[in-house]
Amino acid sequence: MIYSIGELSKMTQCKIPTIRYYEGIGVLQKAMRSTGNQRQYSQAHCDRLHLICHSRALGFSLEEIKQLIELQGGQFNSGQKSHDIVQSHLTDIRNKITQLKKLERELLTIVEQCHQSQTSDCLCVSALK
Amino acid sequence: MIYSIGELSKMTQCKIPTIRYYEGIGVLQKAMRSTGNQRQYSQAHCDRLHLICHSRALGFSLEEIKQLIELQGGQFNSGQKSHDIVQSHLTDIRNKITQLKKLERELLTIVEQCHQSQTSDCLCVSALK
DNA sequence: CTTGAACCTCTAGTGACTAGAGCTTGTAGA
DNA sequence: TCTACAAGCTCTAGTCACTAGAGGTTCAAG
Repeated sequence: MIYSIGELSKMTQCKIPTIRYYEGIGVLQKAMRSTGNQRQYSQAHCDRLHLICHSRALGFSLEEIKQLIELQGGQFNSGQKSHDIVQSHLTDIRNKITQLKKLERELLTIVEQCHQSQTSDCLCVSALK
Repeated sequence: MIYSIGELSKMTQCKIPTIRYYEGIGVLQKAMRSTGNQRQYSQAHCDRLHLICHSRALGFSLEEIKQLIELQGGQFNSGQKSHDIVQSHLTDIRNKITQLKKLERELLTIVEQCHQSQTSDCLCVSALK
């Protein structure tokens, strides 16, 4: 099967300009072209794009995704390296959660102080100082 | 007291180019200038910059911070509006935490599958598909 | 053969900075 | 007073991951 960019876009939920962008930076393989210069995609392109979109949704950067894909192609110790990338990403996410929970507590304090002061002027902004 | 940009930078932990950038986009008041065109800051600048840095650390965008500062200066119902901005930011943060926890679970699954397969080739990348 | 949807390339904009070039000013010591 | 050199200045361009728009071409249906 051969797909147009519009069909690929529908199948992957990835926007058309984004697909072209991914090709431009080399994270997605170059598409074949029709006689009229329009892009043509194979199932391999579709699989790769799914992997990219899913990884992006998991918060990986395009640079990390590129590495992951390259490592997958190689043979020497690639499993360990991929594993490290995923593991360190997991650590990042956990740190972010911790950080956000701190922010949540701080903002909650601000909002609560705000409710207590019955004046029309809330002290949110002063509290931020 | 009058401060140079370097002194202000040290006091606030905000990098020099960032201070100039904040002035450029109008979130920090314009600095006075010495005869030799170098920036001079007052305590008011310092207070404002502290507010900006703290708010950024809490995850507010510069646009939100701008609004917050403008509302603080105004009088009509500004308390309510500031409050709304802070409240909606709090909601955003909670959504982000939920989202990240989902990612954490998914990545954890991937890493665990990886540990179980005893082959040298880890399946992280395939798992991402 | 015509119409209109889908495609093409290229440039520029987003947010929040950061880096670098190339120049000027301020300050401390001789 | 002179000399270093640290610190400051402006301006442009780059980062990431797209998105928007202009202006042109190709494809498919009627």
